[in-house]
Amino acid sequence: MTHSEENYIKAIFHLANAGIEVISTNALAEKMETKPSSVTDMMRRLSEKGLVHYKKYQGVSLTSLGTITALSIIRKHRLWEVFLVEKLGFTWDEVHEIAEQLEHIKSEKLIDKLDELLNFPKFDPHGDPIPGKNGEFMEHDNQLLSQLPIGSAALCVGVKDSSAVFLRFLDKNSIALGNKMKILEKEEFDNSLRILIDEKELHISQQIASNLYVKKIEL
Amino acid sequence: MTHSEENYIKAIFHLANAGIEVISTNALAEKMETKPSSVTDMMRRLSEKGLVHYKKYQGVSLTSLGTITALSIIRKHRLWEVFLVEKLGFTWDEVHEIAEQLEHIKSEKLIDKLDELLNFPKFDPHGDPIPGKNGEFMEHDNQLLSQLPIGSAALCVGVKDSSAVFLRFLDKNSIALGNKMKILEKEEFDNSLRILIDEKELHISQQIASNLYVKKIEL
DNA sequence: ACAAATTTTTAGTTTTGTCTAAATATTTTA
DNA sequence: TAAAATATTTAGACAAAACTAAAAATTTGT
Ligand SMILES: [Mn+2]
Ligand SMILES: [Mn+2]
Ligand SMILES: [Mn+2]
Ligand SMILES: [Mn+2]
Repeated sequence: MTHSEENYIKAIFHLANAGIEVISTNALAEKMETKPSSVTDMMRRLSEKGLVHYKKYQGVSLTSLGTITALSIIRKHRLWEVFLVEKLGFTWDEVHEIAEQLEHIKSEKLIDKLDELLNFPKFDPHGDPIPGKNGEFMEHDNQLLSQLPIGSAALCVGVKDSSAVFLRFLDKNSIALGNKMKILEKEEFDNSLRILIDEKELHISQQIASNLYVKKIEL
Repeated sequence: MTHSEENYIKAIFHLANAGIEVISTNALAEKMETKPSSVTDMMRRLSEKGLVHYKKYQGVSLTSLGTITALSIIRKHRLWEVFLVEKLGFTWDEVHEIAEQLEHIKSEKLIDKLDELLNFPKFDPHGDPIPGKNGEFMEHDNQLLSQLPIGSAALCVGVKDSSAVFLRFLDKNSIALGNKMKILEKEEFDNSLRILIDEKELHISQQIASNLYVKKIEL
């Protein structure tokens, strides 16, 4: 498999996982930052290799082989991200780009050893689950902070948007994974929240709140 | 720069470093396991990018930009090899192939952090020097075991041939970098050697002896 | 020095992955 | 339900990196 093919497979997986049931040529083209005609071409090729189900005008989906492939690439991506943060001291907003390159390195043994070096982590620096060696993939059933009722307490466990801009915004406001937070007030007008995070009070917009995954805790 | 371009640059560097003064299209084709016509094509491209000096029928050589590029790739290759052995527990015969992939990862910061994690190693697992961040490259002036006179003692510091077959042969015979060896006898007929290595006596062929770099020591 | 052998380059193809422009198919809307 | 809008595919081109076959240049051998 070429890098490009791997990137398409990964993109299809991510779109499907984001709940989009029928993945259109245009949607995939946008995700891949390429033209629809290029996508059509690639879908034909991936279909011939048995990685996707593709019928003209009908959208595309991964075969089981395609899914296994996607999971293996995502596993590599996320393990490398952990490595970069844990072992090399990168910040969580710096690792994605480099992992995009490292995820294409071919060596089963390498990734197994890396997994071991990192002590078999279950989540990457952004709180995303790391698929297992045999494709076990545990979808997290986390809620978004924006969905919690007023008064509830929760642990911050992940980010939905993991763009560098958003991550640096979180850093600036001392919001990190593992933080305990409590919703004090919700502004009706714009759905912004007043929250208590690690003893400090903070006002955050709806847009922020709907990009933070949390896990409810009892008081 | 593409992977392929980087591989050509590296190959030219290695040929030049092996003492070949005029690097022919054929020599490069053989090293790259490709056809001479492909080499001609690539030389034109690299020449346009200012990485090599190339005139039709005249052979090729690296420009100073080309040399800097080559050293940076070799630095990455060798640092990754150290990482694979020191941090992931790979054996020295397994790392080259993976490093061939890793050497193309683009991130200055990554390689600096890796260097730091590894404690700024000066040599890779095969005893080859690691170029510095700013292209400092210390050629080692080591002799080959086959060149030493009878009776001399030396430290094994590197391998000339670093193919997996040769490395595994060395493992099998407990020859490792750092070993102290002494030449007991040289067979006139085939130039094979009887040596003392870490208290044990061993008989090795001329072919082996001429692929081991040593550093003479006084008794 | 000139023919033969060898090396190198050129010309023309292939594959991958991209693009634009044009043609079709599908979906929306009135 | 037919026209308009939108989505998708097809057709044709291009660049990178490879190949084969043929032409041209260089080197070697007598
Ligand atoms: Mn990422
Ligand atoms: Mn991540
Ligand atoms: Mn190597
Ligand atoms: Mn090496």
